[in-house]
Amino acid sequence: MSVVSHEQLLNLSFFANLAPEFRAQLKDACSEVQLDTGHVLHRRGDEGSACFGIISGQLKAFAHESTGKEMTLAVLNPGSWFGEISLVDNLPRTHGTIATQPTVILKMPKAAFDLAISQQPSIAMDVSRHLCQRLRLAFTAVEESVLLPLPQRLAKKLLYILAPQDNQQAKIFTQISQQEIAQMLGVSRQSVSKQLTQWAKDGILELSYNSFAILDVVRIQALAGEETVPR
Amino acid sequence: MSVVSHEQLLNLSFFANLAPEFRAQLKDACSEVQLDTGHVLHRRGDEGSACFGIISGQLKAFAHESTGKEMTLAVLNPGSWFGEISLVDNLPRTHGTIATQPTVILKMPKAAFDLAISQQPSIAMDVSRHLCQRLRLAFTAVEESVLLPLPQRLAKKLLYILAPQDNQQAKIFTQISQQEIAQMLGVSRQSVSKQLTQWAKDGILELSYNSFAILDVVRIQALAGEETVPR
DNA sequence: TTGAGTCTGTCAATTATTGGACAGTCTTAT
DNA sequence: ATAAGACTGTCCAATAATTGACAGACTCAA
Repeated sequence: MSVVSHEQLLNLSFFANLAPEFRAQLKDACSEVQLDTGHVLHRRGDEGSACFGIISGQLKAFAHESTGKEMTLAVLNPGSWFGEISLVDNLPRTHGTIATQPTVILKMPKAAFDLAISQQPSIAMDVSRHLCQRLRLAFTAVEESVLLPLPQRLAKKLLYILAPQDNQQAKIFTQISQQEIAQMLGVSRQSVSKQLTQWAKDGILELSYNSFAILDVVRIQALAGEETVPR
Repeated sequence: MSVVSHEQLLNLSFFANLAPEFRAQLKDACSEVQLDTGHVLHRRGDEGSACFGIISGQLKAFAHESTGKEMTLAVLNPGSWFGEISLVDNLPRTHGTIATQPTVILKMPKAAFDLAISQQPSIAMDVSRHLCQRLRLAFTAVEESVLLPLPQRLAKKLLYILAPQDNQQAKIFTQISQQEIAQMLGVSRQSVSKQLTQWAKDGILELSYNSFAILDVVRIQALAGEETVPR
């Protein structure tokens, strides 16, 4: 799912069940926006005047700390919608988002979002379901960060990073830096490097510049342990 | 807010805007349930067949780990509703809940919840707002646990624990064990004890058996630092 | 092709946190 | 009144994780 059309996007997540007569109108209210790598779409605390669907490219949601430490909350790929929380509760953005590649998004203004829901109130239930999915992920993150040791969290994250891959190749490579992985977990790069190279020595992983591959999925799954919050 | 009536409860959170003609019916579908201290209302993974509002007493939401480590996700007081996530997405319970005191709850069966929403679909939007509130709290928890050092998280938690107090007494006492605080943060009891006694020596807190009081709110606020996710 | 910038592996020193242990204090139920 | 159980402060040894540093490998653009 490397590029998604406007139509596909509007069929995903909260507007999957929108009636056709409202859909055209909604589509017209949306506009395409191009983002260069490194472009900050919005920051924590900004007013939320729209939500966004990703057509191509990638963004990540991040949080700063006063100390300068930064954390990556989520990596957002084509087909996902985000930014709807502020539209629902009219409060400021919870996170910043930044394009990690040249990216094209579909921007849905708050007015269009609100109109669609008032036209077909059943959509609000789909929004709720979407929010529940987020909540379960957030709960997982809270517990894992607190209850699980780093190696286990790291194993889970590697599996998570590779999960969105559509085709199971013999070897599943992914382009990502160890720095990036460390920021997702909120730990130091060195800690990640140490564990990954250990696993590489054990023959579980293969590491190279800016990428890794899992050689022994079963062993990584064992290291990751079971699910925490049910999904 | 130590005891809440059925009527008050149904006026809170997601059903605040429910039309009177549906309200009576909803109320009739609910039933009161008494829980002894230590009673487990449900566990993670259970099917979710109802949601609950607290009339009096207290429950806490918890998560286990295979290692035996346990974490307290939230403390639920009279007036709050919980357990609605499984009703919205039809997936298993995300957490267990247990009564920490003799407690009375109002049980709303899934059928009644679903009926109310189908009768007045605009309620779904109120559910969404409720879920957003949860999400913001969950985001805060994720970030704080990862980005902030223990003393700062502890300071925040102390303020949070005392926040629900209605009246600002000269001294605000709260009944809670250090073990309990430790489990909320996911750290060891000893670490909490060490920091608290240090603050007590500094004249910021007053500690006694099973309770604490903040003597110098301003200093604790300074130690806690700023907000993370906007609310 | 060269240089700037990024990514990786590694090390040592330091700090934070855990977990076990234990004595003393407090509470509650019998 | 007493015993059982819970809570607290403290100490110590062991472990985990951070920070700073640096050299070598890799990439990309000028």
